[in-house]
Amino acid sequence: MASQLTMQEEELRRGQWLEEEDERLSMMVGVFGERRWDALAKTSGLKRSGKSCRLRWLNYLRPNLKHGHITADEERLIIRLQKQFGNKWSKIAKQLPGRTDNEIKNYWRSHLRKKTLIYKQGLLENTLLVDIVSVP
DNA sequence: AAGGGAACCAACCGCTATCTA
DNA sequence: ATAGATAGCGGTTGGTTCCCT
Repeated sequence: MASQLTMQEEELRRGQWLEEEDERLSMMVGVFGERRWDALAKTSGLKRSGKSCRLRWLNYLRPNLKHGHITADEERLIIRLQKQFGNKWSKIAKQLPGRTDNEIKNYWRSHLRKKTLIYKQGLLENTLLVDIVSVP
């Protein structure tokens, strides 16, 4: 909300993307492909860094992304893979079609990490962790 | 009812890896 | 071979929303 954005034309924008920025970015990716993000950003007229454009595309605009809630199956898979690989979010994301590394990382931090933390503090029974972690 | 902290999540940062000319 | 450009990764932050008491 706090937007009396009197930005100077040359400066890069930060923060949330506007719908019109998304549309322009999608159009530019159609022309450039998913690469050369700096060049794309510069010629697009968007006041965003190439890095920011890339992130926005990969995590939000890219086709075939699921945006809804993580399902129970997905949650179990995330827990299992995190246990197996550690915080290798990109590697984990490859096993979850339509999900991004960022989304999984966020999910882990906000929903799942506390479960193992609680376990480590000895406040959960072992059997409960087994239930959480090793569902087939 | 309100205000303060927790939770959530998109986006940013620093850094490394990989590519390309 | 190599330097600069580009892509990718994972930790972290900041703004908003959601509980609580």
